Amino acid sequence: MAQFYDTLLGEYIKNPWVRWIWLDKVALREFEYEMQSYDDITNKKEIGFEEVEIKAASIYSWEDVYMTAKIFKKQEEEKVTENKVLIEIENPLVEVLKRVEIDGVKVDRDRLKGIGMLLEKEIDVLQKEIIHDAGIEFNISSPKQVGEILFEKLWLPKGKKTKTGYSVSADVLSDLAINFPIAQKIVDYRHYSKILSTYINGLTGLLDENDFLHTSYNQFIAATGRLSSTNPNLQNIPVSNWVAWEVRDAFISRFENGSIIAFDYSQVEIRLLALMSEDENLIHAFENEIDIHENTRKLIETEERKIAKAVNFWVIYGISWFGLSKMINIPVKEASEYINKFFDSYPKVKIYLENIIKNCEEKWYVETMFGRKRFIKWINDANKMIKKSAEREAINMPIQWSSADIIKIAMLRVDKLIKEKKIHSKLIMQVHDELVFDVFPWEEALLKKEIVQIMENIIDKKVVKLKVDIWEGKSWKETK
DNA sequence: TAGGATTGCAA
DNA sequence: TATTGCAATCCTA
Repeated sequence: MAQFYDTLLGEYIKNPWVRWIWLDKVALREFEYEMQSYDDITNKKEIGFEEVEIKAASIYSWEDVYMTAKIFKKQEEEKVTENKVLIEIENPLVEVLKRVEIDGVKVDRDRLKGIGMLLEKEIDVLQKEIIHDAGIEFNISSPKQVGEILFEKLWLPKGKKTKTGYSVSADVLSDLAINFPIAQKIVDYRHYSKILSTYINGLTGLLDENDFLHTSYNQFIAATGRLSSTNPNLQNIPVSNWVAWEVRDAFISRFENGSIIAFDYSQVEIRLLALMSEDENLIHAFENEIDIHENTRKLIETEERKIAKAVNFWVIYGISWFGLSKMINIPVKEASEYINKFFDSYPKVKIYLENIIKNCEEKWYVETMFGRKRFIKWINDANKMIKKSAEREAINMPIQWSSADIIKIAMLRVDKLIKEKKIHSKLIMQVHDELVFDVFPWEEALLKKEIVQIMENIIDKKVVKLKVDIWEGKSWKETK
């Protein structure tokens, strides 16, 4: 008997793509029972539960417990309670995530403040210049007004359109920036504003009294098995420019003389593809530590690494040819030629993918290496476009879900290690293929050895080894 | 005030 | 016809 079981996660295992798996929705769907909302029992007054009238409160509480029990019974009948992934991964992970959330991440509040002041100055200067260049006062944060100014007052050449008017995204503006400095200034203004509002003010507002951030990890949101993070979202902290670096530099150790160490799975999805397809050329590249994008670049006969990278990712993300061609700015025909060359280069990948689709057409579902199933009801659709999209989903699913499971298992084992060896260092973040630790002085060497050992050995197949890169420093800044 | 639309940040 | 997320901001309903 399991110690801990979560019916919500049970519903997620059944239907990871269904958004409505909250208790009241499931009660309605499965038992046609309409549960009372909190608004119902408070008559929409903003009061605490202790102030709710006792009878209403008891019925409300009874519903929660009773419906949960009913759902549990149903899951027992459906054998969801025997689902390996649920019992061995998702349920135990709850406890680990709880620990990570409560422990939090230490942030240098003054550092954030400093960057904020710097940004405010930059924004102020840019704002004045933009208004001056435009010759009229307007709100630069309003896409609508920016569009009107650029295309109806200054008559800049029009680019893409959106549902409601002109697109003024960074894409469009960057094209204009070559000839019109105001466009570049708006791009910069937006960039700095974004960092200031979301990452400086946003994060500062969520710091606790000891300057720690406590995110919430959501285990049942993403249709790909990944975690997501809210309040704040710690999985989209900027990384790729100087301002971003400054923000990451504010993520520091809670320990005196402590450090931050990040462990990154290196190209985990392509490695999984190699592993699952058993393609000799792909395996050979990994075995000999040949740069995989470089390998593909040579094989598909292009000069551009960018194209090779996109083609490699094509499989992982399930992008359409059209999407690929747009991503790297080449004609669809050319994109499809590259994909053909990709398949010629890695023949077993082609066979593997064809088999996934064939299997899915027969069984209506795909399965991952850890036994998760996903039903794909459009896989035999008569509409070609819908079928193609279903096929991409089928191809993509085993890779994405397996990689999500691998890091979840790693987290469970890391947690066990930390408890068993009474390690002071803490797991503080999970960013999809990366685990970040706040490391207690003198534990660096032990931790590096043990964590890499754990992460690289989640799966015992020997054809391709998982590889983990280590980054360490005084802050999160040095970890990329 | 709620929610859609746009934009942009990550893997 | 473009993978998965979250959030700030503007703006209409």
